[in-house]
Amino acid sequence: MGLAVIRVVPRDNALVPVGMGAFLRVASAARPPSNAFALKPSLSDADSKSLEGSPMKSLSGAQIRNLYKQFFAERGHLVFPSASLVPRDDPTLLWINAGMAPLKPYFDGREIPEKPRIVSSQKCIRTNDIENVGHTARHQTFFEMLGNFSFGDYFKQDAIAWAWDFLTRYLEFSPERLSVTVHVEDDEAYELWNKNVGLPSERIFRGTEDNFWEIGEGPCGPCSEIFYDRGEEYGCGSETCQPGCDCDRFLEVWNLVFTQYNKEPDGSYTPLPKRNIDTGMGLERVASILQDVPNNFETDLFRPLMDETSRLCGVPYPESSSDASHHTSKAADFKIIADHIRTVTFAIGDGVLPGNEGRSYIIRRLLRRAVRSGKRLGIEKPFLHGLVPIVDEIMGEDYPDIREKREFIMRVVRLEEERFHETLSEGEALLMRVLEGLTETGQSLSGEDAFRLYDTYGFPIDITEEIAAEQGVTVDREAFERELDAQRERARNARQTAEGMNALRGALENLTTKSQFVGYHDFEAQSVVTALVRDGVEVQELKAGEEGELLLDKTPFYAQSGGQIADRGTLSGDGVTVLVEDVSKAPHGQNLHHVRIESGVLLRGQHVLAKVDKSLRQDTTKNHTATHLLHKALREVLGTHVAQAGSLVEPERLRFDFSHFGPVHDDELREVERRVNEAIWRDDVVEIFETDLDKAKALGAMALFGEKYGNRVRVVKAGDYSIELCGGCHVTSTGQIGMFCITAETGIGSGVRRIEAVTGKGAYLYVKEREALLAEAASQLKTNPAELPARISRLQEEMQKQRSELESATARLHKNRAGELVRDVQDVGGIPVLSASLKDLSAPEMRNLVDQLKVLLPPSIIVLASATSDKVAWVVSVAPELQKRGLHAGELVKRLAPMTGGKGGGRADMAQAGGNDVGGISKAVAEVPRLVKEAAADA
RNA sequence: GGGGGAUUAGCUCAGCGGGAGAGCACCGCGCUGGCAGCGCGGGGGUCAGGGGUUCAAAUCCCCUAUCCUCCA
Repeated sequence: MGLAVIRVVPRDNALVPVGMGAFLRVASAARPPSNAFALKPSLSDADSKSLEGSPMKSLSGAQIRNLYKQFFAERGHLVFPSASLVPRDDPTLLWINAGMAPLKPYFDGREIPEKPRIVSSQKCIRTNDIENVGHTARHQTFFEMLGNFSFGDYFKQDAIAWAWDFLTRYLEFSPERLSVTVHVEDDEAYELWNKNVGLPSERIFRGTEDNFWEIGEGPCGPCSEIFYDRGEEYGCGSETCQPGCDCDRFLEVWNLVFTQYNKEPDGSYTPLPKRNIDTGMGLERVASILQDVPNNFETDLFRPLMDETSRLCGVPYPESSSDASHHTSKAADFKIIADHIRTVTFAIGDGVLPGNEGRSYIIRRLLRRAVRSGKRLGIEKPFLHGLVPIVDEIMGEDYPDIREKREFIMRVVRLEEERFHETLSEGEALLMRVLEGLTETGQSLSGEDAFRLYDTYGFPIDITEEIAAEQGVTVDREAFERELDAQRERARNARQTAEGMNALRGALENLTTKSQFVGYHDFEAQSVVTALVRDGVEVQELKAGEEGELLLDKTPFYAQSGGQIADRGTLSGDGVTVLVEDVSKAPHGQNLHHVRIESGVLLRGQHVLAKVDKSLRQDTTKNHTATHLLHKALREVLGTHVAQAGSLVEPERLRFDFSHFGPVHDDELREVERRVNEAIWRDDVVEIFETDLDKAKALGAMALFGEKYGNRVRVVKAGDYSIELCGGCHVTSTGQIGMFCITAETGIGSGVRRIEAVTGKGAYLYVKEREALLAEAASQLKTNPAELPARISRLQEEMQKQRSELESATARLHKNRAGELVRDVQDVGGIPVLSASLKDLSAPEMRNLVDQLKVLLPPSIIVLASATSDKVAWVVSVAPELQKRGLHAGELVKRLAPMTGGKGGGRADMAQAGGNDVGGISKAVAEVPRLVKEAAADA
């Protein structure tokens, strides 16, 4: 235990701020007092700890998480709940991979945050270094990032002071063990660490690329990393070992990014008018230090998972040692399982189901890797689903999504585990078949074959090698890797890279005048034009024919949001008419009207009558309320795993995307449709009110993942049936929707289904159209719609009967005809040859006839030609006995077909051909004996 | 987002340009003391759907749907 020995200086507890008391009461009230860890950094506590020889207090992961949030909440930060792992409105990201990722709109100026200071504990997924997981102390695919953020508010000084304060006095890190890096040119940060904090200069290192944070164009800046020295025994022993070294000695616990520049397209850096702070601290790392364990996996955030795995496989977790081989032993499999099940649990909790593309595929792959680790530990049956409740016990308190969906997540994991076991046994059978051929010749398994097994059948390469080795066969691993690389290259080339953020600037960002939305109740308003923008520049007027954007002091126009599309309508005023074509949200939240001036000139400050197209709006509200009813009905019928994955509400129709495995069956679809219509028939009152988020959640309101809500939320409640948070426009009672019809159900990606539906007038038109179709079909069959199914079955029966009658009739006919044809057999040099020209027989019919003839004739050659109005068909048969004499049906037909303008071919015993020159048949048929004679002579 | 594959009888699958097949299951007849009993006969198919190429498509090409699988 090097830590205890090196410990130098006791903490000065007198420095603990006075405000701590109030904060601590909050913190401890949030957690049961029976908790083993004391939050309070009191003197006595510290002393008792120090007597035990630990320099710090030991805190659970949950305690660190909450302590961090509370610390910054006390310093004016808004506590931001962890966003969904699935990025919202950000196609450049596969997963939320950093604490700042969900806040990108605030960083680039698209949106203005409610408060300029934010603190969060953000769940993140990173799979770039997936191969390292389990083999190092700290690589993980799922982790929690603690971060504090400033948007144009505090900057370096506070960020650095608070970071130091939190680490040394709240987490009680020994200051002697901390060192930092700053950017070579960032003297400001250096001074702050050196002078304000008092960090000696030998523990401030200056770096270059590692200390500058940028992604392509956009906001960027220098950063300062804080390292914790775990002691020499964790080090690589190298003389140059210092913060930033790859080994485990100096652990980077916190990165403070000072966003102060904007990288321009030409590569230059210009200072940002609003500077930001973006910090990130890895929760698991900090926990490993505080809990004095050698790697992240032995903290309380993972350990119960590994203990349960150990119980299941009956293998003890190899207790850690400083021996580097620890990471390559069985311990790695325990760690892989613990890591991957956390990722999978949280991802499924956020609506990502295992599948074959995108995020879904990553989840599938992680799950399979975990299954294989389990196999290496001797677990042969599905077990991962049993770890889900443990993930919930560890983190469900702070991440309610996984607690609520626990049963569902277990079900999904279990199904996927079972499916993989199936894949494995199928692949094994396939591999054995391939190997059979190889063991005899002593060849090795080609890389192509190994890759095919891997790529097409999902059979892991290491298992292929293992089984092949058992059969004494080696695998061409090099060729396999080449194939894999080629595949990677293909995928990479297909990917269009669009990363980074773009700092949005211009007139829109400076539009701060308020605008009131009155459209929930009014379709019209007397308004004043408060701002005009053309081509991103504020202007005083817009003339006829021009397009631009404008703000109104109050507006009845709804801006596109929450799936509901924007209103359209007009503005009219003194000599001016304006078309409102679209409405969006400006950075400061006002409704921004995209307009075209129809006639006249629109001036800033002008009074206008703003008028929404009422008919379109009313159709839209019907579809919107119906969308809520549909959401609820889907959850009732299919299960609560159904989560909205997208929504479009237009006047004409609605579209609703949601997570669900597999197609929705017809009967389920009918049930969903019926339940929505029942809600319409009940004519429930739709209540809309504002309340605070907690109250709304207590009422059971559905909120969307990744959606940001302020403290005041708007609740839309349709009777006792549906209750959702929503800012959209709705009918006042469900009866107004009139009718609800589902028009389509399709899949739009793995685990995501789409339902399209119509209501009101749209539903009426839809039903009428269907009705007309039915009437048309009925009239064609000379019946009425009610009798249609019976009529169709009768027709089918009749057809079946006629078909078999026809068959037996033609069979009789063939028999007769065969009897007649037999008489035409000629003897060609001792070979019986029958060649005949027929009429209106199809190829299958002629084959049938040939079969009849073969029964009646001795081994012979049969050549039949048939003429239809414009085509010729040939069938040639050669008895097996005659094939030995060099006669070949395929060759024969190749000679004959050209004489009727066609071609053909086939096997030695049976061949077919076609043609289009009906006139040539008789001559060709007459040629048969000569051709046979020739062929027989050649042989 | 980009690849590789699958879809054929109730089930498991073969066939991969030229007569739609096997095993199991099912029905009938006969044999048979047990193990998945045996033999003979039979019914059952829009070869996923749609378009194309070809004299000819289950088979080759394109599109759609569903599923499996790999890569980012």
